[in-house]
Amino acid sequence: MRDILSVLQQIEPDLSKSERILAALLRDDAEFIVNAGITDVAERAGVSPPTVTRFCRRLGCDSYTAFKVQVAQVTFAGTRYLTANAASAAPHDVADSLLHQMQEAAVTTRQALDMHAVAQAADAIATAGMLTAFGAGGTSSMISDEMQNRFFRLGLRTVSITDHAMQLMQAATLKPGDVVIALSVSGRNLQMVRALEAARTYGATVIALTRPHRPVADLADITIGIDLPEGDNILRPSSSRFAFLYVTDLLATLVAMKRGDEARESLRRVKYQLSNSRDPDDKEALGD
Amino acid sequence: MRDILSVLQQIEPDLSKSERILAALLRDDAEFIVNAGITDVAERAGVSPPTVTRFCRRLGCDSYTAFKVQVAQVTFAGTRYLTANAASAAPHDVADSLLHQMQEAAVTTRQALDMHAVAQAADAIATAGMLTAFGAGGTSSMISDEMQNRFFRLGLRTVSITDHAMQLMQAATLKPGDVVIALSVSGRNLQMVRALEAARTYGATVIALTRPHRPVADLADITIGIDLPEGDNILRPSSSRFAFLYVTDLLATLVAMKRGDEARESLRRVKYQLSNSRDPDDKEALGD
DNA sequence: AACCACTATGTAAATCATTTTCATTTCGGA
DNA sequence: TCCGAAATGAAAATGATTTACATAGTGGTT
Repeated sequence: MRDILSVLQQIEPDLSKSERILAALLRDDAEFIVNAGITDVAERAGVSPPTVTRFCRRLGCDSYTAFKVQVAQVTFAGTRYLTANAASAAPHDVADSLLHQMQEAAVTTRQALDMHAVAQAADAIATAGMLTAFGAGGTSSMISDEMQNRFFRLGLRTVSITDHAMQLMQAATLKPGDVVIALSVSGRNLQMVRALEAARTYGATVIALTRPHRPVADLADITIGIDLPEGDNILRPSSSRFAFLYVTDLLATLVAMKRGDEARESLRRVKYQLSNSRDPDDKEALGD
Repeated sequence: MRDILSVLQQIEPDLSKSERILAALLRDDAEFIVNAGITDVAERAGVSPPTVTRFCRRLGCDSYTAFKVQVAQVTFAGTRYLTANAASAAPHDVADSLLHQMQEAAVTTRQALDMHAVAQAADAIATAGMLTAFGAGGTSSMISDEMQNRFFRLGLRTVSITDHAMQLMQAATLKPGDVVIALSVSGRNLQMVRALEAARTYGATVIALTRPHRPVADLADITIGIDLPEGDNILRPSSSRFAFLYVTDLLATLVAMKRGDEARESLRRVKYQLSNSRDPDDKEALGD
């Protein structure tokens, strides 16, 4: 994902004095640039219009207009952009930075998504006899549970298993037509690989949401590759959770659409039982 | 969040013939518009430049350039925008639409975020004697568990409780200096309210992530309001999960920064023990 | 310290895109 | 079929951006 502020960061050392002023302006008030002409920008920075044009060229844009468009894209919805590991500790900046990281994770995932594999996976899930989600470790087990939460609502027999021994045992009980969703951020969960091998032995279909070309991916019938660079700030939670959750929602939605009225009826029942329970406050819980 | 394609949708009925052609072009190939001049757009649509200018004005933009900037913002990173409940069932469109919904949820949450409350909450959590997360129902219990997952890594004594009876019992054991994080999408979980009352009785600080001006919010010492409109397509998972997850990450990051070296040491230990276990494949699990 | 060469920057002219003005066309209704 | 209002386009005018060129600045060399 090419974005102009990353470019800026890369070439910043090579910049001249006037260009640095412009760089500072871009960082401090991209909003202003988006709404201003080249003359206004030049004036505010105390440089001449041609200098602004040259600055745009340096950043890889053909014209000032092209530059403005690029800036507009990173200031999406008025959010200030910050590099992923900005040193600033101000809560505002952290909030903006995390937001950006999350959006980048989502967009990157969307762009790299193999829609053919997704469609295949949705088909397999929609017609599964039994649906089993395998996950282990922070992200993977959370997503595994979330898979169960999404698919049981649609009337699918679903279970989430986040324990390696239980995964192996469960795998031994599967039959052709059953589907296993394997979740692994790293793709190198060898104990899970063993369980998946067992599942395949008994004829189950394995769908993997994981990093491509890793043991888990290699073993799957259908692989939906999710490959995000890990941030290098250890204090921040990884944004891969958002990517996995996004794909989960996508699969859930596609399966729900495929199952149509059956899914609707099932969702209605879940809602009905909830509102009939002694928990009048939980009425809105179905939407979640 | 004002966005040009929502505006387009609203005024579409009032549009003239030429303007409709432009509207179609905008929807089909916003990317093109972003990279083209008014002449190119006019030519491609088979209309004259003044018609394009007038079209931009209709959409509330002062000039063609302003229009282009708006378009650039919705085509952020080349993603095709689709209305939240696009009727199309094509997997591609569903994927784009869900992505957009997710981004909108995140941006809306960010914009409405009371950073003062967030900072207060981070302070309270960072210095808590015991940290207890309460959640119940699909989203809330998932986020509750995720809170535990995020904060225990930082060396905080943390537990997630998603059972109403257990919440009440746990509340009875709390002491001043302890912190409860209450998670409720609807804000009307009355059983949770009872547990929170008990927690406050014993001197614990209550932080609520919930809809403002609802029972859960009213009872909290610190309320971080999260208020998203529910989508009207029942087949889609709610995007509020992304909003809650985002705030979770924000709190986790701020607390980690506040605790600094102590958090780093704790994270290092978690990693060390993981890589020392017989699971060589789990080395990357810490990042998650 | 003075000079040279190179780069950076600004001025002014030229170009180009966009907008305005105004004339023409189109369309609905009498 | 004609009228009037709205829509559209042609051409001129405007205004912004870019180019060309001149000047100023900077760093290195003698």
